[in-house]
Amino acid sequence: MPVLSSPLAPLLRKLEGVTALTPEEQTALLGLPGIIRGLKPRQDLINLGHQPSHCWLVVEGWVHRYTLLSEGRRQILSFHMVGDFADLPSLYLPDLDFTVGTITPVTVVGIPHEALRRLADTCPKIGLWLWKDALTDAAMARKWIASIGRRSAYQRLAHLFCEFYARLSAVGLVQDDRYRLPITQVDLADATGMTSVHVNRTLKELRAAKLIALRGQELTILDWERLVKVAEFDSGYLQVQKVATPKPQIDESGASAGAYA
Amino acid sequence: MPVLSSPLAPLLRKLEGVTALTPEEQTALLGLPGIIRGLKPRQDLINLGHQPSHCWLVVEGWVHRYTLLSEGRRQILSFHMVGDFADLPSLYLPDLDFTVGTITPVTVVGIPHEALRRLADTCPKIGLWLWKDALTDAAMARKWIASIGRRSAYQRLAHLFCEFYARLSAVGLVQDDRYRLPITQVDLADATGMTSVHVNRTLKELRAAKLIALRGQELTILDWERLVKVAEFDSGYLQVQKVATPKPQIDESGASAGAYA
DNA sequence: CGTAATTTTGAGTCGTCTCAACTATAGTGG
DNA sequence: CCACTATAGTTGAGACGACTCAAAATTACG
Repeated sequence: MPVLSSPLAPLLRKLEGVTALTPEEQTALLGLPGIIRGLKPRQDLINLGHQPSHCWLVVEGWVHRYTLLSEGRRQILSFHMVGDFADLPSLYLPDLDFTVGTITPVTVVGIPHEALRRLADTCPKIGLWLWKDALTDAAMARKWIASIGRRSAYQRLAHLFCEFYARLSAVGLVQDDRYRLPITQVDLADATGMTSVHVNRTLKELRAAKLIALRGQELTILDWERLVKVAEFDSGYLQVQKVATPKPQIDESGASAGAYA
Repeated sequence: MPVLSSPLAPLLRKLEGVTALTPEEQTALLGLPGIIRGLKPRQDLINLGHQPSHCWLVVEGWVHRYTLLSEGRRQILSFHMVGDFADLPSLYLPDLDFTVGTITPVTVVGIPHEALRRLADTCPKIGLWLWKDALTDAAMARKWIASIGRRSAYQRLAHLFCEFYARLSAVGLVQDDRYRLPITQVDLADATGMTSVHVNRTLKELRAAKLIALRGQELTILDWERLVKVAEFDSGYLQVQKVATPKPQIDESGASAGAYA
């Protein structure tokens, strides 16, 4: 299965979750040129203001977008995992309004803008999907605005965990209502507009309420129904269908295929 | 000048601020079918969850996107004025994650999705511009996240006034560092994630600091430099070039042209 | 096994909220 | 045109959520 061992496999899989692709379209997609990069945790991938020439697709690990304000204040703007473009806006906007950094060790593929644009033009289905992906990204940002603006700390964290659950489900990264949450409480704080101290206390409340369990980097949803209610979560905006059962693991550790270095 | 009296004139003007259009492209754009609607203040234009078949372009007045949470909490997600699409996401996303409502009396043009999509496909320049518009919209949302998440109430309002200034400048709605701000303090509160009471007190501080003047619905920037510094505002993300001098008013009150009812 | 990073807890403070009243402004009909 | 009413803005006082500072406990890591 050389196709599935391509670094673009996550992209293909995500796309096929939404539309069926013809063999030609699949080939075109997997034929995209690109460079693979491995990054250590807590490294910047793209710097603010830079004019990237590639779009970076996350193949493995977590990355996040953030901005820095004065006095060391940081605001995380989004998290991205397998199959997400970290900087799709760069495809059509000259300069970025955020920085992209890794959370965990990460594998990304850089796809040249021209190649991606050409594919979008050539293959309407993929062009349309890119549009949708960008718009979904914006919808998530809106949810964050509502969260930070009008939800309590308790609700905010609940909502974030719901979002993670839904998104990770869609890429098969949830098993038995449990997923790996590789971010620190400082990250949670900078994502939700709170203090790490207060995140800590609020997590304690969420645990006490038996909504979640969180040990090490493993988060377990103990009561999805109630968590959703607390968070006022509605997954509609994510444009994903929940993948309930974990997928059998596909070996991707083999040699990469195609034009990859 | 029948072209400028078309309800699509604001769109054309906005587009031409970014790229030069050939006469054919201009004709294609102004030839878009559409329905004009006039709305009273505080009316909903598109309801959450609905599946609109048109994209609504603001011709005159202010509209806003918002969501409602439990207990009557409201979060405003964005404001839109002349030349903005209020619901561009609906063009490619089946259902909307927000409600669009008017602030002032408003004139909008509804452009059928098929027609707009066809134009985007036919005319790459316009297709590209739509992309950019959607991405800029998302960039604004990110700025709001950073604002609400990490800026003080004082900074948040300052930032919002900077954003309005830059955006209204670009469409010629700023004169002598002064613009019409037709929103209430409750709106400001729901946009910035605060309370109208606290908005009131913070406005007082901004006035006391001689950064702005705000009487009735007219906002005057008294010290742009300092306001920008306070807000940590950087207009880059808006993708607009500041229009310093007010444009001569173009008469648009005449009969509408083209396929409009 | 030692060191750094992260999480957890305590105590006091501050920003923002709540509740409540009062004032000003704008719109409406007699 | 003015009284009437609704809406928006302003102010006060007390309460609460979230912050700050600081230190201890725990976990991860080389």
